[in-house]
Amino acid sequence: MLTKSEHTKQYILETVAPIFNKHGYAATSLSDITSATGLTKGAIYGNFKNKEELSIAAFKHNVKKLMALISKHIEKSDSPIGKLYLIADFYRDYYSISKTYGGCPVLNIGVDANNQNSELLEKVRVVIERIQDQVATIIENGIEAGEISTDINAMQYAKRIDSMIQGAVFMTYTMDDEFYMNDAMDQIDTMITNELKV
Amino acid sequence: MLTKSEHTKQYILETVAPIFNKHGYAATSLSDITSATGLTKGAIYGNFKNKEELSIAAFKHNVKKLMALISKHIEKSDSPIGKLYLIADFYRDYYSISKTYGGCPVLNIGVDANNQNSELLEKVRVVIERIQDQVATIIENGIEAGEISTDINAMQYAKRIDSMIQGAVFMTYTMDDEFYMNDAMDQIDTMITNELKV
DNA sequence: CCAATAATATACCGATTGGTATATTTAAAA
DNA sequence: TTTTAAATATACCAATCGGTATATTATTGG
Repeated sequence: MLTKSEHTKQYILETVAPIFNKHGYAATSLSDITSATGLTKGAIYGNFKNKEELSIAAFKHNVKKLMALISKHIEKSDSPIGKLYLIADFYRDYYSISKTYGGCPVLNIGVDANNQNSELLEKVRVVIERIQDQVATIIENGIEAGEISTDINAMQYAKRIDSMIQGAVFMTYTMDDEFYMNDAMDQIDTMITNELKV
Repeated sequence: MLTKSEHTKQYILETVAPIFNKHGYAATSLSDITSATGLTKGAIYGNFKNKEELSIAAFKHNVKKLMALISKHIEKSDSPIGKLYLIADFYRDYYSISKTYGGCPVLNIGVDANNQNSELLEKVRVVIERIQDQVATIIENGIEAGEISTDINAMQYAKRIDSMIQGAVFMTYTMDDEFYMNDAMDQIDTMITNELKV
């Protein structure tokens, strides 16, 4: 059973994570946090050391939630190549999904933390590396399974796919237009079919 | 001849534009501005209505400078297809170039303004549309000149190229790794050669 | 050189910032 | 039910926020 403060901590995180994601570290004030949660500074500082620690926890919270969704989504196929198609398929709905969490945490906090908060930036980098490692592993599994050409550089393609996705996320959010997301996923589908598949 | 205040206005813009670009609107304080310029609030508010107007002017200033550089770069070729290759060529050096201005204003202010400052966001959108129109026009000129296939959707490719570039800019900055930029430009080169060229 | 005006500096405003020490309340153990 | 400890609220801190009214200093036209 969770203690009272563990419940509060979870509640604070869930409430505050979208705010940090939307506004960034500096533009999220303690009063934003207290008014959104309905709690006082006493409750906030009783559960988190300071604003920075809270912002890091909030970022991790958002990433965890979104990673769980994509992980679950790609379980729908057992084959590596099927999982790759499912990644693209997942991101076709990413705009509406990620809006729930205040946007894409990697993009938002990545840009926000650059030149501002090196600790937060480091967390973003770790997440990006983890995502790319997972995609690269799927590609490598595909090579071992004979589904993907042996001359494919797994990490290169993982980075390329990641970069295309992030570009599409940025454009979709900034222009409020899902064309970018859908077009990029079409491109990735084509890439899987024409370049990766044996 | 420029008046004294016109000189000051230019000086303020040049000094402040990289700061707004790096830190965003909310995280740039008036004291950041006065200490960077060595001027007082009197001088700032004598030349700009308020912080928002200054941030918009700073964004436009950065965009103008960078657009001038790319415009000049693509003048090196007269043919539309040559200009397309030169766009990719320009962005290969974009990391070091844009660092001078505090990063990519479209990416930084686009993310910063979203959910924060609708006026600034609108300016970003206008810039993105202008960039895409210019690329689309080059592609259309290429079609008319018989260099590019007639069945190419110019605006679709302009958006696709833009999205890939923005993704590469984000990844390059966040990971401090130019691989993303170079790989994306390789991709765009390939795209021009294999898909656009007749 | 002087007067008018433009440009900048100074001093101040109320509001808000992140953070803390302490008081109060709530929950858990005996 | 009472005691103890955990959790939260309250009240406060100095510093800083964006902005403004006014004083001072430069500049320019006559």
